[in-house]
Amino acid sequence: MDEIDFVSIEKKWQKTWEEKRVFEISEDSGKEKFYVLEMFPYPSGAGLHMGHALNYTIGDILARFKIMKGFNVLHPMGFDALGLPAENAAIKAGVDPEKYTNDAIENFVKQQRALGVSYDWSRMVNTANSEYYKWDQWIFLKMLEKGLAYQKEASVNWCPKCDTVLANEQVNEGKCWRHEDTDVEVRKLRQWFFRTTEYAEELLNDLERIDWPERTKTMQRNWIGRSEGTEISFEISGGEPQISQISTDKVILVDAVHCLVDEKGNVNQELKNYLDSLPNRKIVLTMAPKSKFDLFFGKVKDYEIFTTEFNPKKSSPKYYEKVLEEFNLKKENVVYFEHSEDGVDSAKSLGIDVVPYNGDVKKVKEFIDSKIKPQISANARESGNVWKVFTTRPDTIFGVTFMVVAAGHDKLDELVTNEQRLAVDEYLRKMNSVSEKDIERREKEGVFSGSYAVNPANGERVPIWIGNFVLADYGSGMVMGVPAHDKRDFEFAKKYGISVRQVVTNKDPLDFKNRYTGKEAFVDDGVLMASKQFSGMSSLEAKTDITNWLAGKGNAKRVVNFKLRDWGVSRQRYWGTPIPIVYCDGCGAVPVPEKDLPVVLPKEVKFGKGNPLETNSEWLNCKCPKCGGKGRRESDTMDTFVNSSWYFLRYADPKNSKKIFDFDKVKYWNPVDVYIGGAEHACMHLLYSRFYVKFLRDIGALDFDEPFLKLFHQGMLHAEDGRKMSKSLGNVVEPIETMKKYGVDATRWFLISVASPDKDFDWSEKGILGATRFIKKVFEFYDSFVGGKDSEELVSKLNLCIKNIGNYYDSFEYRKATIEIRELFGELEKGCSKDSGLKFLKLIAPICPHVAEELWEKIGEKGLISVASWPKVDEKVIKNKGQKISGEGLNEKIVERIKGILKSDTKKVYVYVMPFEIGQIDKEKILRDIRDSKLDIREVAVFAVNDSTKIDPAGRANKAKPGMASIYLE
RNA sequence: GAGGAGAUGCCGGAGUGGUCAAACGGGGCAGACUCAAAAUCUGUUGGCUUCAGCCUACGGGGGUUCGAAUCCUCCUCUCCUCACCA
Repeated sequence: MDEIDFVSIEKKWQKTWEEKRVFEISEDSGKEKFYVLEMFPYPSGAGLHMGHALNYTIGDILARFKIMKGFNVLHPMGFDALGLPAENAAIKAGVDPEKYTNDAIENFVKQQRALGVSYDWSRMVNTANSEYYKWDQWIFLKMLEKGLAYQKEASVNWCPKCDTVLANEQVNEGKCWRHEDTDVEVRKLRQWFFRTTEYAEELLNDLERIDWPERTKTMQRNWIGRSEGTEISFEISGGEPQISQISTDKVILVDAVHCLVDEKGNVNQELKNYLDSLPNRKIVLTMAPKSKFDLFFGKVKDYEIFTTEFNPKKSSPKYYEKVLEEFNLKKENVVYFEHSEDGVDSAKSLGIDVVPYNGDVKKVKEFIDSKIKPQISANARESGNVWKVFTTRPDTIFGVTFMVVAAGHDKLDELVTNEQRLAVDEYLRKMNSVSEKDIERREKEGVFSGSYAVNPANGERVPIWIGNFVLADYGSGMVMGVPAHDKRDFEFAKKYGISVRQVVTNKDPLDFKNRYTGKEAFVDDGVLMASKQFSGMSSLEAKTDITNWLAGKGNAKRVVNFKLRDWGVSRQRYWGTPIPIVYCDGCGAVPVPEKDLPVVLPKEVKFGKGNPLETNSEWLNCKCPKCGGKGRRESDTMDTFVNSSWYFLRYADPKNSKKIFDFDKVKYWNPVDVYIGGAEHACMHLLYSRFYVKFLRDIGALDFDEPFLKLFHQGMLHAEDGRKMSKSLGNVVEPIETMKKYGVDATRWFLISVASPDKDFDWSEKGILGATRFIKKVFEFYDSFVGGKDSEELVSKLNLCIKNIGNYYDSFEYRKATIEIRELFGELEKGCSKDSGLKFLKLIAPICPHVAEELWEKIGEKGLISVASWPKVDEKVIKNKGQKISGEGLNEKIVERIKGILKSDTKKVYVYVMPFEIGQIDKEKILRDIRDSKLDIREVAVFAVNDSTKIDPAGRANKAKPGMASIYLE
């Protein structure tokens, strides 16, 4: 058998499709549209990699299938051509970025064409073309008009040697990627932002309406990060630190249970009243039976009761040590309450304060009062300086022992007192180095600001710290520290010796596992304690009640916060869309009028020091559009994600020079029905595009809410060794090579037949050989094709396949399609009619378009299979493989099987069948038939497997299957 | 830490209550062709076997059911994403 010349077959059909403009389409109101889109690539000099090939193949199969199903299919391709690599190539090799980009695009197109993808090339979009980015600028102006584009100071990575801003990817361990000896600095620059937060709520809610992978939607939800909580106002009072509140941390260790409750169960009311009167936190640690304490305290409210097992040998020093250790208590924080002599001695030997109890409550009071300093009620100065704080746990407000403000907060200086100035400055210097910022899981650090805040719930003054774990741009940039009930606060408080006050206890006091131990924060919801009138309330209730209570005093309100930040679009880079703004001394930042768009990137620029736009005075200097005076262009360009946020709209009308696009054309084609691309864009491109569409809708350019109705992520393709394909590992497989060696269709077949296309998989040389083998087999079969007759099985199988494979193509279950195609081909090989042969070709055409065309022609068909219609399913001829065997057949089968296993001494036969089959069984007939061969069979008993009265000595009933009775002989 | 996805025979990977010892591919083994190999084709590929069936199997334990790879429950392990968001 001669080698099949796949290369010339491919060329032949690619040329035909191009010449006949098979895939160039236009609006047709009589046809239902379908818009298939693959993410457009960044045209890198390296050309197509296998991941691209997979991406395009997945889209192409769907597009081709939809064409055959009679849809008017829009399947375009373009290039995300602005971006860093072109600029870097320019810096490194002195290549003109535009030339670099155009060469790369040319190479890409060549390779994409070679893959046989059904793109409408007449609609190609290139974002580096000023005819495209003109409309980026137009959108920018519209946003500006609506107040959705604005300027503010923001931090950037700055390399002093490059004299430019670096992208995050260009900073390695705090050093510049090009100057490894240079520390990158954090600088504040005035930058442009898009107000994505304006749409936060809608971006979140509309996720429910689109058919996207759940994990991607979850990622966006987390990214948007909506949380409901309370904003609480804290008054600031600077100046002198007052007596700290730390000493209320004392734990009263009660061992003498009968001090509290006597033998008869009478509560020592005097002592109880006293303990109840103690301020704030009161913890009673007991080693006595819980029941006695319940009597004493009634319901657990302001007390945290640590109970340990009753232990007769408890008075030994060792035992106390163990107890202290178990509850993570320091002996200096414990006041011990005891009556027995050895208990007192043991405690004293450990250096614990002991209250010897002999029935005199007065003495106890005096002693405890001397050890526990009463809470100093802070008299907040009416300074009028109020800071707001966001919290999702207003129920813990009584547990606030400090505040933390972000190191990068704008108004930080207002809090820093003269005494603390030096310490704070030193701390901030440390924080500002990027290397500090980059360290993973860096420790919580902070410094006291010198100021205090007044807790509106209890009037307490608490110190305000400056900390690195608080984000300046989330909430208000300040948090209330509740160390007992927040992990971070706890860590911070422990590090700096700030007091910890428990205000929430577990619901079940006997739950030893899940409660506040003092070793770590107790972050679960529970029951409030030491929280004034809210003590005893559940966290859930308290969240509402405390918020309402504070709101009533004008100190709080319910708010919703988002993690989502506004999108900073300024890039101090050359190869991007220029921001259409001119700065004028008199008029400030003036937008370039629409009629003057596009602001085109200058061609002649000098790379080397910083952003080349900044040193290009010819381009930079211009007239102020407002006053006509001296103006200076904005030298920052836009983030490249701006370009990709709306390109899918431009495909509908790619050459329009008057408008961003014709609204009616966009209305016809959009939204995108199926969008295919990598999962790595979940939170950037896919979110920005949704934002853009919502904005364009609001200015009347669109009439839909979401850009991509359905989203599909292809899996990652690894090298044969299971590792990532990379040049340095030398394991890269180039699609262009593979296509040459095995043919395009085999490559396409392989890519989608190894695994479900949404799963990761490894390249396999054996695998592609298998694909090639199959395609050759198909080719050879048709090569000598003479129509024959269809078997009943074939007709059934063929129609089932038409139905199933169609569904598979629709739902990206391509791997299953290849499996059924192989099975069907196995049937076909046994002989088939010409009609069936043609239908089979149609089934494989979306995956293997070149071979399908070639064989279609060879077999004598006119026209192109690419635009032929998908075969109709004849449901009637599909034999149901689950079809029930008729009563007749069932009985015969049973007889046959009984005969097969009959023994010479068999007297009785038990037959077990499925419950729904029992009615079809003819007992008499079975008996008659087996008697023919063996006369002394006396009885045949038939049971349904679920019959509870059945006789089944050998447990055979559970072996029965539909159509397959189980038999037991006796 | 939070969220998501998984665990099937030598391997990749179907299978979501009964015709499942488990599709399809790869690999292995045997045979055909050949001087021989590659390619191709045929058969076979859990164990025991009187080819009827029995036993052991779909990460591990427990459960539901006449019946579980498939449903419930607990456990173990793997992968991915975001991570100091108050």
